Amino acid sequence: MPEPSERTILHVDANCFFVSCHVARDPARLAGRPAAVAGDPERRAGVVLSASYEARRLGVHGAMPLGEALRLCPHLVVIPPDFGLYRERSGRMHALFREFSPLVEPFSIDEAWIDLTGCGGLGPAGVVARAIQRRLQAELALPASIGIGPNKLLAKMASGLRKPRGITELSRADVPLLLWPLPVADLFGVGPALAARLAAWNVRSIGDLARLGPAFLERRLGQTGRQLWVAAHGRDDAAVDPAVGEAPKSVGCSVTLGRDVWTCSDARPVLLDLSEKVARRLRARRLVATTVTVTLRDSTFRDRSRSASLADPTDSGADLLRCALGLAAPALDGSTGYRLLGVTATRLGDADRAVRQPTLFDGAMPLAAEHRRAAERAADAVRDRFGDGAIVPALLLPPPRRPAHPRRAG
DNA sequence: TCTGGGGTCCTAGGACCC
DNA sequence: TCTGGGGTCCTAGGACCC
Repeated sequence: MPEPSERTILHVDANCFFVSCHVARDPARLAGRPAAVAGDPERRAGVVLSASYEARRLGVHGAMPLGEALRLCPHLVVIPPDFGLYRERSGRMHALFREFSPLVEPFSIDEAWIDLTGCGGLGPAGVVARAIQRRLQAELALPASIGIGPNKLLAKMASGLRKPRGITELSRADVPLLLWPLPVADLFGVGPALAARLAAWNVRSIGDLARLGPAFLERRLGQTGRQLWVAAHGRDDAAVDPAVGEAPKSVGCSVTLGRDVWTCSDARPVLLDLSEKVARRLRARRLVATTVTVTLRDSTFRDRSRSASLADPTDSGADLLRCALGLAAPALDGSTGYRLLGVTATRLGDADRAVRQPTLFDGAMPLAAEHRRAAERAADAVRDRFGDGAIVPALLLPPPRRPAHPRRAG
């Protein structure tokens, strides 16, 4: 498969992004301090979402339980997360990138690829990278590492080589010298499970993986195996696609609870809240969903999920809740407690083009549904104007009723 | 120390249709 | 009467990313 040649791609990674956003807002209190954005102050639990480099030097890292972080670093400044702040900063960061090229693909809230191919008038890639880095620092107070490569994979790997504030170029020719000595778990796409399987075949480094036969990997790991082998050779022909992120494939909401839930009546208010949040985000993006998935996590961290498809795509919290309750009910029989509940909407479509299937019951029922949707949209408008506390969601929803029986195969 | 929340993609098996 | 194979859709679960 020929790779598009001579592309120039940057990968920009804002260093410890969440913490940096807070430092930018309150430098007097936070600059130079060991600080971490973490968890849920109400539950006095949760994990570290982002740690400053001062905290990292003391052993604090992302995904670490807050209790352990405080044991390692008793003077850690713990900052509650503010996702509104992160979204706002992220939007400004991505807007800045688009001043350099129209081909910007956001990868996450704090990372993006920028395709500079054909933007030669801006100067060499290293000069552009330095300009972006300087402007991020000057205008948004965000430190960033930037990787330069001939494709997205090598740009991404390069940005990870020097943190914080590095600028690193990785060409195809550099792969054997710079990439192959790294642990295989450092390769994008290799997580703990794959690393363990690879270790069983004596694959420790990215070079070990590259030297393995692609047929061997494909036989054992399927498509994933072939992709890994290609990645280990530094090859990647995926385009930088600005449309990624514009059309989400799922919209979900989940919550870890302070106390396990065992029964439907325990779970109902939680599922109500989650369904409402998902529905509001669907409506805000003018999307409707056809499939609803409920996730339940038990105390041993085993997840189970149940999903079902609706006859009509919906953006209504009441529809999501009804389906979610029906899906969750069999598991909520009182025999197992669950620490996390989630509701996810998938098979998304454009709300403006959604056509409802006519049913045998056309008449009073759809009219009621239309009234309810109108009420939910009116509530969105009130919340936008007066804030989230202005509406009590339960008042908008019908009383509890028999769980719907999701359509099943067979 | 006790384990977040938002996503994407892949796989496997069964149903169903031709 | 018994036996096909391919394609697609749906669901459940797992792995990965930040």
